[in-house]
Amino acid sequence: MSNEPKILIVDDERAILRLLGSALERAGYRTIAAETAREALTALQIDKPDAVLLDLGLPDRDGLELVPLIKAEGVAVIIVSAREATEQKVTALDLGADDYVTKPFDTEEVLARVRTALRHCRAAESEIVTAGDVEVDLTRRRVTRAGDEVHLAPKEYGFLAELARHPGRVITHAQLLRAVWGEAHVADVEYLRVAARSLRKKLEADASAPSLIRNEPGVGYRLIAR
Amino acid sequence: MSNEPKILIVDDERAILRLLGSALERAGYRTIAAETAREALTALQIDKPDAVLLDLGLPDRDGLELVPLIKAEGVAVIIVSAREATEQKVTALDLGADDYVTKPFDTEEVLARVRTALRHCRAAESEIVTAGDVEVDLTRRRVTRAGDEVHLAPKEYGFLAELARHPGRVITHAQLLRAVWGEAHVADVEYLRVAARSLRKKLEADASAPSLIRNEPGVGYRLIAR
DNA sequence: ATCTGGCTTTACGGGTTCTTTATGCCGGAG
DNA sequence: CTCCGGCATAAAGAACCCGTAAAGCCAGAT
Repeated sequence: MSNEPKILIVDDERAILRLLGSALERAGYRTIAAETAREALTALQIDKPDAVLLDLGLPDRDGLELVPLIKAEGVAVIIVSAREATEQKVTALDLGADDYVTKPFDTEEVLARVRTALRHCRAAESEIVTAGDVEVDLTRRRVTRAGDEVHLAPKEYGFLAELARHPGRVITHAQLLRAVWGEAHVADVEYLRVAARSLRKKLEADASAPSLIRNEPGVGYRLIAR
Repeated sequence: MSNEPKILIVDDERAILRLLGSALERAGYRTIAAETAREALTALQIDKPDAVLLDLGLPDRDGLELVPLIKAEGVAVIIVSAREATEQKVTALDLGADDYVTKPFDTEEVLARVRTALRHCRAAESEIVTAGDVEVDLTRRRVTRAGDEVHLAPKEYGFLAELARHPGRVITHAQLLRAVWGEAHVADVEYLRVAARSLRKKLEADASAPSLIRNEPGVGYRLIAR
């Protein structure tokens, strides 16, 4: 299993996909390509890239709309667009984009800006998160409690992993649901309760005192760091 | 004392210092100017800016040499240079610069990039606002008083967080209501009183002297920065 | 075909939080 | 002095949210 950063390239021109893709792979990154906004969103959910190179002129939606959605996942966004109007740059950056490069671009410069963006949004948190006697290994998708491996169902693991990715921070209901169940279920808060319950059953020693997965009423859940 | 971000502008051309300085100040920042690398370094130590706009062509030293020194302080660096060679950009970015803009530049774009850079370098630390013995961690959504965690209901936290986002400044009734209760309740000032009361109950030691959340009659509330 | 584990969906009791309304205090205006 | 606006306080019912339980459903395994 590789640990190289994964880059999602979104552009409707195949030539650009190829150009950027090969340059990035030569530089040691893994890459995913998407030609439409729809493709980009599913790739975002499934492949969990570390950064996105985003063209604004997509066939189905304006790339700008994607920026907040991508940033909500904590992923770096670099706009690569032919639009060079200042207003475009300003709105893109203010929507949360991490950088803005205009076409035609210099490949080496884009690579340097990718490095910078990855540095900024370093998801470089240690791959293994510890909380009490529970350890979550985010790369191997394994969970142990007091050293013994615990088997988790897909949604259970998704729930826990999403919390473990930002230990101690509150993850909102919507964030969890979007990450684990998908955009279609962002409102189904009940799922979270069920998942939390089964997780606590498996991971918490004392059923009466929730020491691992804590509830933030009306907002979301969070993992107790120590 | 103001809490607006402080920007250090380093350039040997007075015209540019003036241009950027006035633009930034119009945008609400505080600015410091430096014409040489030496001046820049002392300003860095004394004024503790939040970001540096750095020209590379300085009379005494090459601006590139300054980049690592500035980044060592955890301060954002945006290069603003006439050198547009790709190699320059790559080395600057790889030395740790957060962005690179070529002259002639568009002022609005530079402002947007300043905002982005500030966002990046602030995101690294978890943003904690202190007021007396109360600490508000805006990224983790946690509040402590004298080190002990205090649990806050959603509206309570929203109220406090809105104040903490601009410590010391008066937040109007309408602003608070819009931010926490939503557009539909911008007129329900009563809610604020109730929320303020329960917050004071939880956070203030002396019930008779409101030392944390102060009322600005007829206008709004503000957090005493301390 | 049957079983089983996992996911979805619905329901309910108990606790917390929000909203709403009423009351008293204070200071400035009339 | 009295009135009035703006405020803090208080309390109570409504609304909301949570954990828990359980039943139905689906798909893959047996």
